[in-house]
Amino acid sequence: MTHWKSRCQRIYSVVQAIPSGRVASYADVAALANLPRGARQVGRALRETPADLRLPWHRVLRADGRLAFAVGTEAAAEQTAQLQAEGIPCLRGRVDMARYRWQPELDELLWGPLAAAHDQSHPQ
DNA sequence: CTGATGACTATAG
DNA sequence: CCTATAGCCATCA
Repeated sequence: MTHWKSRCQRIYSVVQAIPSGRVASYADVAALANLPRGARQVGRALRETPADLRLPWHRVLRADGRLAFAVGTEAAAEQTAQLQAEGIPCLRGRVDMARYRWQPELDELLWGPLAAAHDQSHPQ
């Protein structure tokens, strides 16, 4: 089946999993939700997110780091504020993806269970 | 079925 | 930096 609703569930789960201080692109979220070419679907899902669900939608940006909303719009202002509130600089509607992009595997390596052993054998 | 529409993306110029 | 174009894919008139 894999209906729209279940896809939304997966999309929302992935977005919910983005750590504070990190961002992801629509394509990233789609890939992690098992929707390889579903970037547009991610956008649609976020657009239709129920209000009671408190989703960190502001951590989802375009692939090049620009906001999905035009600078000057209320949504862009809110998104910018939320990002900066968690330490992510957003200038001219843009975020440095190279620096703030969420990379689950890398995070696991650096901060996960393996990190301790890795740190011991590899200080600094 | 067809064409239009998006909180998208990659590539060119 | 920008715009233009062509893919993309679910949904809707």
